[in-house]
Amino acid sequence: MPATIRDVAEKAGVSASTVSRAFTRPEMVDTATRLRIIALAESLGYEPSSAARSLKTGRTGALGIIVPDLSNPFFPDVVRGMQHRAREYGYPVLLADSAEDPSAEPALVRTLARNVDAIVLCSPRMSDAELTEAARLRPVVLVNREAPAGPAATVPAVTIDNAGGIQQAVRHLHALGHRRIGFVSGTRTSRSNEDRLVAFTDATAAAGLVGTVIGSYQPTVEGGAAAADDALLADVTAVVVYNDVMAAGLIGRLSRVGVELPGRLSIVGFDDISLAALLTPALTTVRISLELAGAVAVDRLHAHLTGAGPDVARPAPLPTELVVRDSTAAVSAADLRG
Amino acid sequence: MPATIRDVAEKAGVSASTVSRAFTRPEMVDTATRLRIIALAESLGYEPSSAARSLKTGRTGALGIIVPDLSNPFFPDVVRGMQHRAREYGYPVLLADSAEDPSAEPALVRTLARNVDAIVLCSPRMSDAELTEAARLRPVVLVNREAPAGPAATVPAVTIDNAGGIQQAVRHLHALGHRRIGFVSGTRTSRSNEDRLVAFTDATAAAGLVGTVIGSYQPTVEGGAAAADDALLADVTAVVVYNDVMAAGLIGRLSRVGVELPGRLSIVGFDDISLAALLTPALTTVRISLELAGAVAVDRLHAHLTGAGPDVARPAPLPTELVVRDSTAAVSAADLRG
DNA sequence: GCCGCCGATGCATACGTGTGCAAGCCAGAC
DNA sequence: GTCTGGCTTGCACACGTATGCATCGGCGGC
Repeated sequence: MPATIRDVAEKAGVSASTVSRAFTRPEMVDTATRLRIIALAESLGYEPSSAARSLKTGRTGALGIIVPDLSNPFFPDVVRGMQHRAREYGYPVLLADSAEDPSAEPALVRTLARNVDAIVLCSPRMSDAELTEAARLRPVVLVNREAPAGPAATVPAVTIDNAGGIQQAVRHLHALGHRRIGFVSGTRTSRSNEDRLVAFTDATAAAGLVGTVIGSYQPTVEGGAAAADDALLADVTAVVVYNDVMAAGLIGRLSRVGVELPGRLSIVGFDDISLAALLTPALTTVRISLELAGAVAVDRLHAHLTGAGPDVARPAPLPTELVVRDSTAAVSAADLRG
Repeated sequence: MPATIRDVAEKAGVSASTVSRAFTRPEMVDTATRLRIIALAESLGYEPSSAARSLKTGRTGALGIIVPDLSNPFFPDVVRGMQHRAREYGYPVLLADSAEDPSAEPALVRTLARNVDAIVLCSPRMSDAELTEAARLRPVVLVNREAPAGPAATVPAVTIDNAGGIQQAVRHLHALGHRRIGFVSGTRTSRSNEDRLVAFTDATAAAGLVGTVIGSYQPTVEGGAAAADDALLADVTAVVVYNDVMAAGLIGRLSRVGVELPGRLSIVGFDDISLAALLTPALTTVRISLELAGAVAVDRLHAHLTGAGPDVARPAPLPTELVVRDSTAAVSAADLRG
């Protein structure tokens, strides 16, 4: 029913090969005939069959992304950024959600690999070994996870300037007069948590502040709520929280029990998920453009697939930006004296 | 490099046709040989080429979904539910985000249609005419939008029991002693807004309450914030808000200006997006299982594609459930007297 | 004027699968 | 014994495209 390459060829008085080349090897065909062909194709509503093309070339022309959990507001933004950039390049996007099940991820990779040319792995929970295995299957770009440290392991990654973001947060609190600051830590096995924690320790030390690490908790709303008591008992006037989801849990718990915010405790989050601005008080946080991360991941895959670009394994991390809202305030006079 | 159907056939001592049928027409091939074939295929790591299969059959074996904006927490949940159910059936899922641009949707449909067998349109902004056009291209199921009213228009839809949800909300407020209740309306052109509004009017009237429609506003955080003043000036002690996103904006604005919640005003939302539990006060709202909506949409498409099922155009709407949190309270004594 | 080269095009084939048709085989009925 | 019919399998071909190779025409250099 739909027009084929032969229909166009016949109408144009050329062979099917020429029509094919007019689209895939434009420089090989005479400009006049090429223009005639594409005009004719347009009028016939011809579009190349991706199935036939895939069969012949072995490529699908599509990209895939695997995320742990779409319910976590972190990931939809990445997917969104990826999808928009992919559309610019003409790649369809296949999506898979692993439901936070690390054991499901390798299977998803294998399934997805058969339908896409390259894969974005967003915060993958799988092991380093499974990761390199996945990268052997298809070109892979990581988002929000470092590449495995092994020798042959050069899985490219889109990273975030965690240190820079933490520095801005600490500097902001310092400027507001806070001198004893806590860091509410997520899971200690998480690489980005460690990055932020180390940056926090360094930044507070460099500024001559007292930096206290509080706990480690699950990087969830519940984990943040669980940190509330420890945060109050720690001798601090402000905390930097590993991420916004935890910060939301922390704020929720504190305000429910009547703790005055930000008077009693200033709070800074990380990620600037859409929820951050809607909390009460609205969360001061470090913004990272998750959409940009998704878009950059597509750029790198596209460069890899087309053979263009230097394909450096570790380019500059994505910049961060402190967004000041209502959850941080100048330290109170009482606290200043204490 | 990957094993083909011929490799399996040769090893098994049968023809390629038999191997093909062993997978797609199991009842046509002798049980013993079929078992031998699938065991052999397993050991060879053979998996049928979806490209070749698509080329031959015209089907892709994949499903697509188009959403207006992944940043709106409503949609990731639908996508998630769809993705999980689709995986059970073995369908890959292609995702497209229209960035709230109604004019982009038809183009996305056309692009997607070439890569999938059927499409889920989630809250599509396109016109009825474009909708029927899309349904002509591929089997379509709507989520959160009614089918066009025309004669030949039988686009199946997964609908939500808006009326039932509103009734529960009004009943809850009534039980708490509220007698003058407002409905903060979204865009009047939205079908689901109208459904909820009408249900609100009916429910309040049936209960002998005073129901007041407040405004209409954009169904966004900003729209909800914009409704704050009107909600305070309206002579009501409680409001039902069109959806949670608006309710979040309303709560944010009210608490920022120091209005006591829920003391001064009880608030009920709709949708139970993940954000709802994290607001201060935590939002009482009508839960609809968005994941279920996505899953049911897949069920219906699968039934349509496999020719099974009665394929009724309008089955029972999805049930709703009131989730009571902290944004509703018994009406105050002062208000009772007034 | 001839040779060789280059740019443009056609021919043929292969990618891996599904499926209509025919053939073979076997059982049961006459 | 023969015929009919069902079950199982093989043969051949087509799906729509990309691409190596051959062809052809034109043009510059000797």
